[in-house]
Amino acid sequence: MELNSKQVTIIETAEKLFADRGYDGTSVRNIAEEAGINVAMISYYFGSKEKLLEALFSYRAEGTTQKLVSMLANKVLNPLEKVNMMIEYYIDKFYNQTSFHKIMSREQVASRRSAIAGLIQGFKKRNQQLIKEIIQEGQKAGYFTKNIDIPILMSTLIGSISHAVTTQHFYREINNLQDMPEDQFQKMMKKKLNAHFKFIFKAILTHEV
Amino acid sequence: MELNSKQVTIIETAEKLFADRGYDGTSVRNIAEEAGINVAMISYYFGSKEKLLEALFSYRAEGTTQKLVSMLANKVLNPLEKVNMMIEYYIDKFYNQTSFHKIMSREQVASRRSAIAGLIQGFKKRNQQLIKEIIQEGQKAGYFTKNIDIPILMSTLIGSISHAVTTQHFYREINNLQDMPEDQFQKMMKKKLNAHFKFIFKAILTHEV
Amino acid sequence: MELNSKQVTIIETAEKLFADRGYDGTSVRNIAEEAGINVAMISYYFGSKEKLLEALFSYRAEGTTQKLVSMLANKVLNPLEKVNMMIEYYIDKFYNQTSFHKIMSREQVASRRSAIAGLIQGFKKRNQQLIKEIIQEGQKAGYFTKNIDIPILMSTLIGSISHAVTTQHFYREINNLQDMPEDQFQKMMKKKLNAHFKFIFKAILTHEV
Amino acid sequence: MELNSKQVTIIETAEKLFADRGYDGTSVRNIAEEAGINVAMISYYFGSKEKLLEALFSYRAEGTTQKLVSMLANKVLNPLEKVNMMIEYYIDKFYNQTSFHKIMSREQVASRRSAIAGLIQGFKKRNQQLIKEIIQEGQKAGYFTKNIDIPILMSTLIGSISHAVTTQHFYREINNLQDMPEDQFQKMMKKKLNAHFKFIFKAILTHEV
DNA sequence: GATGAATGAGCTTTCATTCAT
DNA sequence: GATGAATGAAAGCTCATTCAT
Repeated sequence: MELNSKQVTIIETAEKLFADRGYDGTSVRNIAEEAGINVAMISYYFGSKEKLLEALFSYRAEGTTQKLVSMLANKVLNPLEKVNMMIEYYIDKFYNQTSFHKIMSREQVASRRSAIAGLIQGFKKRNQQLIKEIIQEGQKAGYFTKNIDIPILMSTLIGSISHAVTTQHFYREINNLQDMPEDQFQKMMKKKLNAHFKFIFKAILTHEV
Repeated sequence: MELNSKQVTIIETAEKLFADRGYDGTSVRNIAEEAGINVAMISYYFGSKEKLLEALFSYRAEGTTQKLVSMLANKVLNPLEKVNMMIEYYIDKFYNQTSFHKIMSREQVASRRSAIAGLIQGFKKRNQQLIKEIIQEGQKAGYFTKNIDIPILMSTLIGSISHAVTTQHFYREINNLQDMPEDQFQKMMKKKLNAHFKFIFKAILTHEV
Repeated sequence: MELNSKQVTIIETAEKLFADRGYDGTSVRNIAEEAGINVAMISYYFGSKEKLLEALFSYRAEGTTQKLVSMLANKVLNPLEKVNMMIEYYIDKFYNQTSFHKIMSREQVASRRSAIAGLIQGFKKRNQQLIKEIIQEGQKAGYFTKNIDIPILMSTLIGSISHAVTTQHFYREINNLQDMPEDQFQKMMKKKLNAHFKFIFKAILTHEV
Repeated sequence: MELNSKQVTIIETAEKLFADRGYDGTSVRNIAEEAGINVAMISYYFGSKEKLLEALFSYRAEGTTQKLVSMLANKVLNPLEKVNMMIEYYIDKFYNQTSFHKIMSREQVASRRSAIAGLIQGFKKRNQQLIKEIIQEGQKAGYFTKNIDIPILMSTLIGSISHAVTTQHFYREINNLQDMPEDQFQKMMKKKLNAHFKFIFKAILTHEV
């Protein structure tokens, strides 16, 4: 789907508001006002509020899978290095697209907007398949142990990052970091989370610490 | 707060609907219809829709902290056994109160309903403090390594379980388990998650696998 | 109608609230809360909200006419003295029963609550008849000029006092009297209004100043 | 504020209903039905029911003050003639805008809708200031006596006319004029009231009859 | 005699969407 | 292609009153 600049503005405004207030907590009027456009434009360009949400998913999901593909096709890295790369990639992705992931983590729970649920499910399935392949590659090559439950492992990665990102303010508060500048805080968190998950994945995949 | 049986019915109906459709996606009329009561009853008993949500939080949160306290006051268990107990406890809690935790994970993201945000934050802070104490106890006794970032560790536990629970249907699908009876599935998942997190926590806390 | 003390409490609370917020702007719950009684009591004692308003009118109107009658039956005073007495009486009445007169001046405008409209109309008719008699007595005795339009004269008295009383705060403000104690202010106003209306009535009735 | 024809329809319908039933006694549905428009239009055009009332005040008040100003700037008339002109003006105004004045006299009593209360108070203050100027002009020129309490004098004019106008039906009944055509009745009343108030004002201002 | 519980009807306002231009 | 005007439907909440006890 080709998007003109006005459509992109709408989508990105919607993303911000959906993340802050939820899909149902955001009205098309809110979006229109924030984006500085006419209310009718949303129906005009996207057909409906729900279709706008779908468009947002397509907009953000596009590229993700292909990046994962190209990254994992790398011939030089060994399986553990690939896994570490994937960890880095996910942490970056969540921090760079916080709003989008807030929406996604909310929407995958709700069973109502089926078109969206289908999109998310398909998206996650594709990505998990890719990751499964690296891990199996590592298992075949003798790097990784057998009996690894990949969905649970991915839940650990994605669920944890998601939780950490969406509750950043809580982390700041509990550690008295309210005044640390956002970029410095993010840099620190990324570093900590990278070390944390690389340690965990190594332990699980190789039974070594 | 003392609740009569009608109030409990309303709260539990609301819990189910809020979990399925989100707070903003659920109308008080939806709740009233589902609960088989008059719409006006919700305002009558709780004052407003938002106060109903608060009542739901009190209703579910009540007892949790005190269970955690009593459980951890145990004098017989060593720190690692206590940590394992806590892991079991959280996994049970999420499976027994799935709806409630879906709501909580959504609501802690949204920044708007401040009364709720405050409740959740306070609740989590109290619980983290308790867990911190066990871990510090283990550190003093020489069981656990130093430099453990407790909020990140708890994000890993809670974020992961939450993610696993809220995306069960996805786990079933990816493993072709759509036909497994719910209780059998749950039993299996609990067992897997227990093993998974006990392994992770042991690795992180003791640097042994 | 015999009223017990609880009924009187309700009526007097209702009077205050009706005066401040209007009949439709006051809910039976407002009254019940303010009076410290159960909501159901209002229907229980008076039948309905509207009947409560009627009861209030009866409660306040009772005695007024008979006071007027007895006052004007006085054999010693001359007609102008009687008129002056009536002026004093009305000014006192408005100041002593401000709330009630606020309600009455509002309700006589509304055409909806017909039972009330009828009560007010009958009440005013009776009183005007009495006043008409004094004035005619004065005319027969040669004290007063002919061609006096009594309803217009009474509108001048009642409309003016009512307006002055209901806009007291405005009078205070325009004259920078916000800090004058209420009783002192009232005393001053009564004196001024008495002089003012006695002057006007004398001018109209006797063509002398 | 520019008003389109639909907005004017809404305002004038609201005026009629507010006058008959009071602000709180009139629902936006009543207005919408009577005006033949959709309920949502009222919020759409005015924002809220209360803002509609404010719009009505602006709509009616607009022009009043400036008419008063221009009228009183007249260089040819002497002060008493100006006062008489003002009396004529007020009587006309009340008869031509009966509904509006019913609402205003009700609303200035209620202390709740503060935006409206402020509008009314400001409006009256401005007008009283203008009248004060003519009277002071007359005093300086030796036409009028000293010690005139202008707010009380204006209460007499406005309170009386207001009372007379809002209780016209009573005047008709008491004088058996129920069958007189409205315009003829009004013409008669205006004439009577003019004579009445010109007489009173002359008496007060000049101490002559 | 008195009242807490309950309710249908109504309130004002906002919703996403459509339509005429 | 773009938009201001308009709307039916639904939102959350309050209303006066009734009823079982």
